[in-house]
Amino acid sequence: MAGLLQEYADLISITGGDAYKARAYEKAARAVAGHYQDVAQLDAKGLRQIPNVGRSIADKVAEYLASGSVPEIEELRARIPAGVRQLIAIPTLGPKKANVLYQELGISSVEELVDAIHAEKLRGLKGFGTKTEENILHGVRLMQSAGDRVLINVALELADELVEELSAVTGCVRCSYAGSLRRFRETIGDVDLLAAAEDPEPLMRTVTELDTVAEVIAHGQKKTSVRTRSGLQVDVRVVAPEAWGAALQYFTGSKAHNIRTREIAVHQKLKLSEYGLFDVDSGDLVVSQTEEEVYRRLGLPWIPPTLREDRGEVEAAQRGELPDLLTEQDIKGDLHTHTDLTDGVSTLEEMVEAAARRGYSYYAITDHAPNLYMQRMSDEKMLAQRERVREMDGKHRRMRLLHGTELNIDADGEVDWPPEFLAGFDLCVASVHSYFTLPRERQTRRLLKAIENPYVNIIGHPLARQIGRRPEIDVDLDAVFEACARTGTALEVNSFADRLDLRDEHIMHARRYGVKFAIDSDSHSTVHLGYLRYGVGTAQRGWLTAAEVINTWPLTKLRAFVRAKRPR
DNA sequence: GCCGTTTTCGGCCCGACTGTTTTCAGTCG
Repeated sequence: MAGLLQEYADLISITGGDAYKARAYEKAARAVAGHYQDVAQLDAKGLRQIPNVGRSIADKVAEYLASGSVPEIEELRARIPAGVRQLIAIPTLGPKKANVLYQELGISSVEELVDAIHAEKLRGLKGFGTKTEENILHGVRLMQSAGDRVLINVALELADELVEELSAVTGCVRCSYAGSLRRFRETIGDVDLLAAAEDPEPLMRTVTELDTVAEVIAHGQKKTSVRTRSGLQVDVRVVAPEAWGAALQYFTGSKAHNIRTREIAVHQKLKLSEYGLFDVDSGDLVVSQTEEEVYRRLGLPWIPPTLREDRGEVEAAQRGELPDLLTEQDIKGDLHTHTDLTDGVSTLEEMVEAAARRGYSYYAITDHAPNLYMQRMSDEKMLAQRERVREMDGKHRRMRLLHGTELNIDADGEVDWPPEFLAGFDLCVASVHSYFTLPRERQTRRLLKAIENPYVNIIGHPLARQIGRRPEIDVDLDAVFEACARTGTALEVNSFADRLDLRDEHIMHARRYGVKFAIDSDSHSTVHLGYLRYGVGTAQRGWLTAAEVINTWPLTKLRAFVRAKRPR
């Protein structure tokens, strides 16, 4: 539903419609996406209860739910090819330029645009210079660096649904996702599902009949590949129940990890395949039922999927030195969240309620500070929010509330408020929201300045990337990690699926300096609180243990961490 | 198109940067 509203907003912008109308649809899209109820279960009246959804949008949503289409949207779709809308996904290219390209040159796909630039067809077009061409080509390269891969949340939500549907099929003994999804890679090329059944036929047939299937790529007895309507490929493999462990190990990968484990097998005169671990001489099956058995027979402890990248996990396993990875259950609270006081869509009360339901023992509200001008924060508003937080604190017996803020690191590393004001917060996150392209030396100096600030406890989304849209900022990572370890400043693992920042390699790098981390959701809505699973997955890929993550600590220890950095 | 009221219209996120332009439009956060 949110996607449809956003599409309509884009189409309004591209066709030069009322900018405020477009913005109204964008706001509604965000509100719907972040709404705590299942929108499909609401009638027009219920829909109007959602903030920023009025009569007109509620009616359109209701109509869509009833009939599957909305005439106004269909009309704009007929005028603007879908490819034109893809153009505005290119960084630096917005609706106005996209419309010029379509109207003047008939360009309606990213591919056509790139061709047109190379053929110099944009020359002489008003508002398009050589630098614009360069920027567009650079933007396209950025987008394509993610390839045809999708963000992990998109793949995982689909996989969860499919696993549920397939598990219900008669004869299905087990079903699970495998592949890069099970390893929690940040982007996913295709969804690999594994099922166990004596008779694979009902499962294979069901796969081809799923609602979401747009195309059947391959359909066999043991394996079926389909493409969903959203364009994602799903491979489903069925094995006999007794081969479950070996198959899951095989299909989880990574390829490099599997090569290592098969080598180990070979050295022991064994052969490892998706059907089991076999004795080479006799051909007899040794083990196959569980992953644990397979690893154990190879002389290894079970290796968590998030480590299976051949990045030292096999050696660590052989030495008995695998890290005791943190899990979502270790997280005692979220330390970076927003409310509708700034750009969130849920109220303070809703956020706190939702956090309490997750069983947290503490929870920090960290709305944006004033220097991010679009958020219109003020000292008064922040202090008034603090009053409310203090009043609410204690109403949830098992969850304490912390009042913090997300500061804005300016080009010189300064933050929004003077020390006297910062001292009033329970903790502060500080993040880069601008000046992404400073030269390395200045970028590093800027970040170090913020890290040295005695009131900055967490650096939020430290490298400020957005997957497929914006590259990481260029900084001296060693200098940053050293400073964080020395000053007692945590680095965030931001759990938003298009950020996942720090990412796995940098986490591995940083922890060698003894850096502490905070795994936060950066929630702008109650539904975002659950995104924490992506941050936890990323943290596991970075080999993090609970001891290194400040929001697994008891509150007293967390408070001591904040206090230790502040002047006495 | 939504919202709030100084209610049935008028304001809506503000500022900066970039590139293309001669004074500003488009894009972004």
